[in-house]
Amino acid sequence: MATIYQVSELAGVSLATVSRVMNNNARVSEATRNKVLAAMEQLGYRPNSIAQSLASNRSNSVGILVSELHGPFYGEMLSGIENECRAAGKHVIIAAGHSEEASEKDGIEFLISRSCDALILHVEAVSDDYLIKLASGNMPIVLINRFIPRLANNCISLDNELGGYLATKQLLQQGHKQLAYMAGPMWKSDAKERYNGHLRAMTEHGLSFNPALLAEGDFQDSSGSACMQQLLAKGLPFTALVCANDEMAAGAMEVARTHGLNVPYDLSIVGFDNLILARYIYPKLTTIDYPIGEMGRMAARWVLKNIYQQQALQLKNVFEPVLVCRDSASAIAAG
Amino acid sequence: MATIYQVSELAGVSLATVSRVMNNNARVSEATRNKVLAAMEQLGYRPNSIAQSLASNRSNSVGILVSELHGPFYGEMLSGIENECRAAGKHVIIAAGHSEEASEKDGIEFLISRSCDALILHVEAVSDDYLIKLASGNMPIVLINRFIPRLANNCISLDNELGGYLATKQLLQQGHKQLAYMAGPMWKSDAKERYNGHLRAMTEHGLSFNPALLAEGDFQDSSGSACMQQLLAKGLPFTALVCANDEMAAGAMEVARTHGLNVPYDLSIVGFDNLILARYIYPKLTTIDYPIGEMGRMAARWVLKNIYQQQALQLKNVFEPVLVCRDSASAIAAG
DNA sequence: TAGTATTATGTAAGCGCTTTCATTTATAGC
DNA sequence: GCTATAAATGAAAGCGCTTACATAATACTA
Repeated sequence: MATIYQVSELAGVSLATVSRVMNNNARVSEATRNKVLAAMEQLGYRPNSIAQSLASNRSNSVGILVSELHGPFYGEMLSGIENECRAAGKHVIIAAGHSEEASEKDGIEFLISRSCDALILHVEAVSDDYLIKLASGNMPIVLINRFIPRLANNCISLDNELGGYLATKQLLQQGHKQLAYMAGPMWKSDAKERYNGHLRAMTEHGLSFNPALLAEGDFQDSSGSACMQQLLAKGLPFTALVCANDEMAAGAMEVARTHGLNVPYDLSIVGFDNLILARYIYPKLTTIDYPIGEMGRMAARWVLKNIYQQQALQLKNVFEPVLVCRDSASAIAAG
Repeated sequence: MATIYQVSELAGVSLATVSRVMNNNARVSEATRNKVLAAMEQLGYRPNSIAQSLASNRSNSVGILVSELHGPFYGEMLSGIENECRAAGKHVIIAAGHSEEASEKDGIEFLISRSCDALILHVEAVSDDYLIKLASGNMPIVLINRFIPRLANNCISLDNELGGYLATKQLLQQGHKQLAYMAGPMWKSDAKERYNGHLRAMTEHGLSFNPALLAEGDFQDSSGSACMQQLLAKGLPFTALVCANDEMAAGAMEVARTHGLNVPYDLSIVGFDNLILARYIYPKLTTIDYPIGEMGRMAARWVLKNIYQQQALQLKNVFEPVLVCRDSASAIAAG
């Protein structure tokens, strides 16, 4: 690989000048610039970004920590971030935190040691305090899918409460009166908020929520099945089910089917997230769209604006989910 | 951030000694080592990996290029690679190539400029010649999901032909005699190979393939629908359909349903890839498992063995797909 | 116990860039 | 034509490490 030194020699200028034309951050005469560019071209020169980072203490790369690299959710998010960054000439360095505290911290330290210019974090296991402390250091961070009041400006989050509300309201407007709710793990704030939205919609429609029709799962497909079994076993009537996410909805739907229930005629189901699978399961799932790709882009824009001085960008911290109507929820059957 | 210099000062030793205990690559007396470790601990020292990379020309990180960051396929692959690398203390730097030649080349150059120790590439648009040339340089590469004879040792691939064969054979053994085939884009080697496997199975069972029952799609779900329409429109009878991937199978299944065909009773369908969605669509898809996560791990192991001297590892270059029986294919109805 | 082989540590020269500061060259003003 | 100012370039000191190579300390041999 050619170095800047060889370029400078071939072009007959100093190192500093070559650096200037590369970075375009100081005046260089047109003639010299052309000589340098020609030399670069001729040598197939590519700056060594490691050396650039070391010397400039900037790396033009943003670190991303996600829980997992697989799964529809993170994929969309990463993709959103990467697209936005690449368009701005920034690169991404990705680490996985596996939802474990030690692993998340380790990932963060790795990204820091890699001289990232900023971090976009999707962390679950690490405490608010840790993040607040981290944010007070000199590595800029933006949190995705997590809201910490003291770090409000650094958070890109979804209005989960509204999502829960919308899902429920749709069913109520379709005439359902007996609704069951399948929650995510209540210690997770998003699960709790979605549930709160559900309650608000119920109250608003003058319905009281029957605690016997609440089941708490863990956001996994299998727990959707298990919860559905439980709900069915109680023998209480319900014509609609709102699930705190799509995967549980898929699990629930399968159990419903094996119990001879026809979705949506016997039972309407609405999910949350609008994962790819929502379009594949049968009947297609009515759900709440979680614009995670868009949120990823926004996190990237936050970095571009705040770290890379792209002032013009408009930011938005809280996203509003929207209802996606498909086939799994319908007006209640007459009679 | 503390630097090695501060550590050396606090420990009362030279830079070199600190470096030695960090890298554990030269003898240091037990006493000194402890002093150094204590100093590191006290300062919360973390080596700056950028500086390490620059000085050592090794980065302890492997570069990965995938077509996209989203989608079930790449997620599994990335996850497999990351797990294996992390366990060995290596890190991953990920770039997306978006299946475009310029973008793939750009991604590769970025990874090189980041001083990766090796590259794991999932590239589609770039030519064999480019890769052969790249491989002859001094950046080690391993290709995933692509087989180039001259680079056979650097390729981790799947026996697609066998997969096509197995999918078809399953149907034949279930008594089907009239099979349609929905292919991927034939210019892609995997699409072609899968199709060849199909033909082999047909021949082996003494059946001749009817070209009218072949449709060529583009591996997308929508083209699965379109192809299914075409096949149905011809009015030729067929009781089974083998699809070159799951997404097309999903599209096809949907069209079959709207045409009043009951899968699997009226029509058996088998897919290829065993994506997550295969478990979610209804009926659950019988398909060929593509162990992409495992192949990702293997690519990582290739790097660990060949670049990081972990001699003990066993490598495997070609993976054999296996049939996963679910509900979308069944024995042909009597009569 | 001198002489040699080992082991432990230090010195200093880079790695390929960026960036400050000094210097040279061009442009303008009178 | 001569100074005052601005524009273009160069020289050189790092960035935080690794790694020859040199040196000092210790252990072994006869």
